Parts: sequence; structure tokens; C-alpha cells
Amino acid sequence: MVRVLPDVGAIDKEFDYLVPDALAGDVRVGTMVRIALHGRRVGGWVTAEDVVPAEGRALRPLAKVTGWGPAPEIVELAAWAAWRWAGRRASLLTTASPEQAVRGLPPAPAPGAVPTGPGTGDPALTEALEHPAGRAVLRLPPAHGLGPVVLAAAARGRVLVVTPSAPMAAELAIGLRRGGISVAVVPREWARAAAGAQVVIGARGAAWAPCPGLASVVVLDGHDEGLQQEQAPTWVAWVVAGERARRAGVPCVVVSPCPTVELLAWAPLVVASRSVERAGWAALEVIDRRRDDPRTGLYSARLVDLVRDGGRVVCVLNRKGRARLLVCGSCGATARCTRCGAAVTQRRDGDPPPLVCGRCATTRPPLCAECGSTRLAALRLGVARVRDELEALAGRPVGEVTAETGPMPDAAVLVGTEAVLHRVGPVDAVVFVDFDQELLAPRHRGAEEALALLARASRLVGGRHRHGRVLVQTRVPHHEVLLSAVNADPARLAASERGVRVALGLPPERALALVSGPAAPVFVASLPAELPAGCEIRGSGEGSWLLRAPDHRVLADLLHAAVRPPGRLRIEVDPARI
DNA sequence: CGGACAAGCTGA
DNA sequence: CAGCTTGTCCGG
Repeated sequence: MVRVLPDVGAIDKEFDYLVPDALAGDVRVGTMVRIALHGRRVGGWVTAEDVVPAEGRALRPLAKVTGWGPAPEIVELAAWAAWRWAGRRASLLTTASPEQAVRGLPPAPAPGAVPTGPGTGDPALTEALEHPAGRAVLRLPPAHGLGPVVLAAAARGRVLVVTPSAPMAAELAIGLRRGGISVAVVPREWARAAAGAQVVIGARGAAWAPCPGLASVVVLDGHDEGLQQEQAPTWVAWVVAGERARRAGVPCVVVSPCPTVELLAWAPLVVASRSVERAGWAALEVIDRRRDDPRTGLYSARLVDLVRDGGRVVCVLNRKGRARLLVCGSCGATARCTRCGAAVTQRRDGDPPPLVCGRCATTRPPLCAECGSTRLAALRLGVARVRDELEALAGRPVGEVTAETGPMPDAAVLVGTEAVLHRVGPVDAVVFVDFDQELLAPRHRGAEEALALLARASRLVGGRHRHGRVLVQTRVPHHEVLLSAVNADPARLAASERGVRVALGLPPERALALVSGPAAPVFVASLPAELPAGCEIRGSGEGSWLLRAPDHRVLADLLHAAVRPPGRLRIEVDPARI
């Protein structure tokens, strides 16, 4: 007799079934089965074997064995993650399972010729993998090759590699295969991974992929938002990978050019040598636009030079979710929150209408914080015009790229939203036309996301040795993000960011959950009136509540104790936006 | 989720 | 009061 968790959205409950003798050999914890439930057939996973029969209940037999599913330790990991992110096990087990039924495994691939011996391993990676803490964050600059890092890990045994995107995983896999290593790219090659490939690689779902005989786990670009699942449960791949490695007793290394404060709180930091780090960040030119007219000064002389004869140039313009910025008419400074540094907007009510921070809601009188002037002007980019104007300035064709546009235009100069950075190959220069939208984004991870953009740009143009250029136009030229990138020193931003998080009670200082949806009021009302020490709940007034706890354990236990009412309820633990 | 069944609403 | 909609419950 086995216990089965049905793959049905609203059911987070297990049911017991008899195993027909004919199927007995194919059934273990994790196996995907079909069961008769309430008059219909649904899929599910075996979650326990040898269940003691309950009294007085006629059990139905399993209808069918669908095929291989996640290994027993992954089923346990899913239970842990369901607790950690207040989600359903079924949604996590789906991620951990093959997309198509796997009836049998292919023969185990030969590991291939993994170069071993002295001189083959990246010394920084070796130090990270052998860190006594069992886990480490390895800071390697953007242009540092990741192929050799994976190779060095593969030399120590079977390795699970998690990347923020599928194309990145595919590209690394091609390089590894060329080197003769056996690779399984998940989710497509789930069965090959289960059969025992030397490297199992994929996007965030790879944190759940099969990898028998796992020797180490490597997460690449650990700062990237792509490692977090957008829909609830909002699990984060490096957290899952770390927990999996801990349970398996193997090391986990998270590699990133710009580790977030959350990563730095999670594991000890290992850094490459200063010269390696400097060489791996592109030269960054900061163009101070404070003296330019906010309405006309979109194109600095340096920008015009670059698009005229800068080879392949990509111009990034953030036109989506573009908030209006206020600029001082006297000194050119951008209006920012005096408490947290995010961009402020002007309210319509009040006399005079006050400035309000989009991040921490602090309000202040409408004066320039730099020079005291009352002349604050709204700055809006004429985005639709930018492509045309650049084409006129450059004297050569300019193509437009966004997430929605079709094939890549055949032009040496491209203008696009951030999506363009994910779609182009190597280029000679990247220009951020108006970086202040990024620098001052009223999101709690805004500054880190801005540095991540500069890191991505650095990778596209190659490191300092390739003479690629990254150009940033800004009215906040001394922002920590820019200083960090200019100096190839991400620790700088991490230090200041750490202070902001402590002051505002944000992660990693505190653990957060955002509760929303029609059922949210009932759910919130069912929380104990006397919250555990250090916890608080704040309503937004728009049907969502922010729950704050000293750490994830307290937060998860609290969410677990509340009554989950019927109806739609979204619980976002570690929300990307608050 | 989706079927079963109960409780409410409507119109001749 | 049949016939239908809407709500609540529960599954092995």
C-alpha cells in the first residue's frame, strides 16, 4: 500500500492506494502514477511506501504507473520547499518531474574525458568548493568564462549546474560536449540526467533535476532574478540548490559578478584576485548629465561619437514601467528620497504638493535636496523619437529591439529595452541612455538590479582586454552602483545596500511575505492576534498585506499555522516587489 | 480540480 | 414546486 499526492491544484492532501502485484516492482517514492479519485482519473506522485492500512476502508488500486519521477530525497526537498515558500508540494514536484512520461532510463552515459590533475581547476572555484562551511559565494567578474568553472567542478564528480536562463544553459552545454563531457540539459534530457550524466545543467528548474551520485552543485549568476520563480510558490533556485546540497552532504557554490546582500548573508564569500576582477569588468564611462537641459539633452557628445563609429552598439532605453523623474531646474540633481535614496514623485494634493518616496513612502516638501531650489521639472523621455533621432545622429541605420519585436534587425546600432541585452551577441559598446530610471527604481532590489545590468553589459562587450565600452548617462554620477562598476568592486554597493536593508527592515535582515488575492482578508484574520516576537503585519489598503518576520523559519511556521481558506490566495515569500 | 448534493431563486 | 443556478464539501 502506498500514499499518493494527487497532481490537482487545489488538493494538498495524500490518499492511500493498493499496489497491484503486477506493478509492485515499478513503484517507489517519487514514482508518477494515475489514480482514481472521486470518480475521475488524475495523476500523482507516490510519497510513501509500505503504508500501514487504516481500519475499515476499502482501498482502490493504483490505476497505472505513468513512469519515473523525482528521487525520494527530491520528494522530501519538495516538502521542505512547500513549507519554506508556503506553497503546494504538487507544483514543486511538477518542476522536479519529466515533462513527458519516462518509462525507462537510457544506458548510463560514459562520463567523458574530464581533465583532472594539477592546473586544471580554477583556483578560486577550488577554494569555494572546499570551503569548510560547505557552501560559498564565489565572486567572479562578468567577463570571466563560466565554462572552465563548470569544467573544474565536473572534474570532482557529477555536478548539477543551475543557470538563470535556458539559453545560457544550452550554450554552456555545447561547450562542455565539445570537450567530450557527458551532459544532460534539463528539462528536455531528464531521463539522461537520471541515468547519470557527468553534468546536469538547466535553468532554475535544474535545482530539482535528477543527479544520482551528486558530488557538487554550482549556481551561475546567483544575483539574477531569473533564478526566482515568478508564480507562487516563489522559490529561489540557489536557496533550493543550497538546501539540496546540504542534505546530500556536498558543497554548493553560487557564482556571481555582483552577489546580492541576500547571497552574502547566506554563505561565506570567496573572491578572485584583484587583477582578475578588474580585468573582467568593462571600462565604464559615466556621463554626467546634470548640466544639460532636461528636455533636450538626451544625447551627449560622447554618445553621438559612439553611435557614429563605435562598431556594434547597443543602446538601452527603459521605456516600460517608466516612472517620471523629477529634476532640479537649478542644479540638475534628480529628486531622491532623503531617507532611502529612491526616486520621489510629486503628489497632486497639498499646498505645496509634497514629494513622496515610491519605496519607503517618506514625504517631504517639494524642494531640491541638493540646492534648496523649488524649481523641480518632470523629466520624460520622448522614447518613440529616440530611434529616429539616433539614426539621424549616427548617419547609419538603427534597429529597434524589445521583448515583443520579431527577428533581430540587421543593423550595427540597436535601440531597445533591457530585453535587448538578453538578445544580442557580443557587441563593442553598450549605452544606457537614461540610467537613472534603473538607479533610482523604487524597488527594494533596484540598486542591485542596476549593477546586474552593468555586469550584463560588461559581459556583452567583454572585459577590459577587449576594449569594449559601457557608457552610462546619468544625473546621479556618484551613485554607489556606478562607483562599484567603475572600480570593479561590487563590495562597495553591497556595503551600502546592507545598511539600507537594515534601516528599512528588508531582506536579508528580515524575512517578508506578501499576501494577496480575494481570500487574503480571511487568511490574514486567521493569524494569531499575538504575533511571534519580531513579527509584524501591515496592510497596504489595496487588498494585500506584508508580513515581516525575523527569519524564514518563523515566517514559514507562521504562514503554516494560519488557516488557508477556500478561494484564490497568493502568498509570495521573498517578494520581488513590495 | 470537478462531481455531488443542498440550499436558494424564478416563473407558470 | 420543477428546473435551474450558486455554494460548499470532499476525495482513499
